[in-house]
Amino acid sequence: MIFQIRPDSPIPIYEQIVTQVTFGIASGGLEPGTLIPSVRELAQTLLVHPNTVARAFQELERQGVVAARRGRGMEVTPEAPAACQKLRQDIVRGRIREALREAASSALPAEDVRLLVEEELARVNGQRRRK
Amino acid sequence: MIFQIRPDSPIPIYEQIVTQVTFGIASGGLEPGTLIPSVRELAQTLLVHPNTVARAFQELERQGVVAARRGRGMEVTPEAPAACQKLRQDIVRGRIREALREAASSALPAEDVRLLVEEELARVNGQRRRK
Amino acid sequence: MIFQIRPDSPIPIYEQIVTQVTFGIASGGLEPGTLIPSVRELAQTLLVHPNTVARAFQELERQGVVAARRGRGMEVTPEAPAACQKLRQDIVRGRIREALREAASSALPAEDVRLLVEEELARVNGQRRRK
Amino acid sequence: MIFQIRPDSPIPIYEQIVTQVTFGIASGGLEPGTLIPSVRELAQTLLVHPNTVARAFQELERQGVVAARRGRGMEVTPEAPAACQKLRQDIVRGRIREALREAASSALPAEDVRLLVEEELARVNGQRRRK
DNA sequence: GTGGTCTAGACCACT
DNA sequence: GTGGTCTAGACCACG
Repeated sequence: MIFQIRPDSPIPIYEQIVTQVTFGIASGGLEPGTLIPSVRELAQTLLVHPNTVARAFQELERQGVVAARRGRGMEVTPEAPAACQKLRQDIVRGRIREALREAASSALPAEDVRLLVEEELARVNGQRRRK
Repeated sequence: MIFQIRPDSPIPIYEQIVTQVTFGIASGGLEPGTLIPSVRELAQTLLVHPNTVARAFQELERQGVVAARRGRGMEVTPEAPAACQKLRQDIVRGRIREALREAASSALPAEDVRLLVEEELARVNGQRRRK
Repeated sequence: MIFQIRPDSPIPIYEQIVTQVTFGIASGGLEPGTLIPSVRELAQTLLVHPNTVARAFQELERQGVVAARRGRGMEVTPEAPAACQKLRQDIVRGRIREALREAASSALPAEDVRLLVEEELARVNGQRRRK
Repeated sequence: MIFQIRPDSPIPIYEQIVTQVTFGIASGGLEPGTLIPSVRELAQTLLVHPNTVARAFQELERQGVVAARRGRGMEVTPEAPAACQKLRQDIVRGRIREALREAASSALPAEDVRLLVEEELARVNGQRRRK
């Protein structure tokens, strides 16, 4: 898993970690039983304060997608993939919904909104291919 | 102009006011030379503290879309409509872009993303018609 | 007397009127016994709210440089020229002092400050001749 | 950095803080990468309310000379010194220009103005040495 | 009536 | 600890 942390995003770092782990599990990149990196290790690779990583893990544990294995570390739970796939869809849908709701409230003509959406959709897919 | 404030949104209230006024000017609801509602008046209708409205107005003034007329109120500037139309498009596009970027990073298949977008687009347009 | 009102200056309009009248008297443009324009008249020529002119006159009266003459208007007092010349020097000196004090606190090298002063002095004198 | 706040100046306190920080960066007293004093700390030393300091910092952030580091404080940006040096000169020049413009409009003879300027220049430099 | 500034103090999220 | 937002209410200058 490669994490992309954007420290200056308005989205808190711990939350970025949470969603990226969630996405990682949902897409099968992290399988049940896998030990995820330790707080210290991840903090070092992401250049982030350990407390921040710890908070993200705490949140993930609360959601039941990872569980502490005494003396070994934190492990992806068996129920995680199903849960994360649902979470992922909820998160993505929620963000899209919010964006489009705002677009509607802006009184921009519907066709203009659609145009913007198509442009950005193409843009994102273009980047995806390039990667 | 009808303003919709959501006090529990993660977006600060003063910022919501800023974008709504911007949208109002962009859509022609507020014309140059018009005095926008006074701080106290708007505070009362939105049920927020006058300071919060004042902060939004300061931001709008800084952007040059309204100008304080001492002792009278705040006036929409002549350049405001053009600026706000550009701002509106930037804001809406930015939010859509962020949502789709996250969708892409979620490793959701592109067709699933498009499906979600279509669903939400239909949903929003439905609401619009119903109003 | 020609008044230059700058409505968007940070200096209040009524104060602009006060200092301009003061300067007018100091320079001999307005002599003792002269009737100054009525509130209404001046408000109209300056495109300013009558209240604002009234407040300026009130201030001038308080300073004793003009006095109400029942049924006729407001008149420049005999003591005014001397007082205004002193006032004028105090005002100008005060402003210069403030500007230079700030320059000093900025840690700009003294020679740079002097250079700026010379440039602006030349600039102002240039404009003066052109008028 | 030593800040001098004059609570009774017509210039708002938050603005005094902004210009003093700007001057501090321009003169090299605050270097890029440095954390500036925290809101609470500065509020305590200046004997003003934290909100007032926060407002100044927001303004500085908007100008791009400092950047918030979440949970740590506010950092001087790499571009700040150049920007602040330009700002400083603009501020000082602007104030001098205003003072001299008023002097010119006062119809004080040019030589009298120059005399005042020299007196005040000497005065300020005298104080500077004494410090 | 208008906007602008300031103090006061609460609450929150982040590190 | 850090900054950010908000409510509350005072006071001021201006028109």
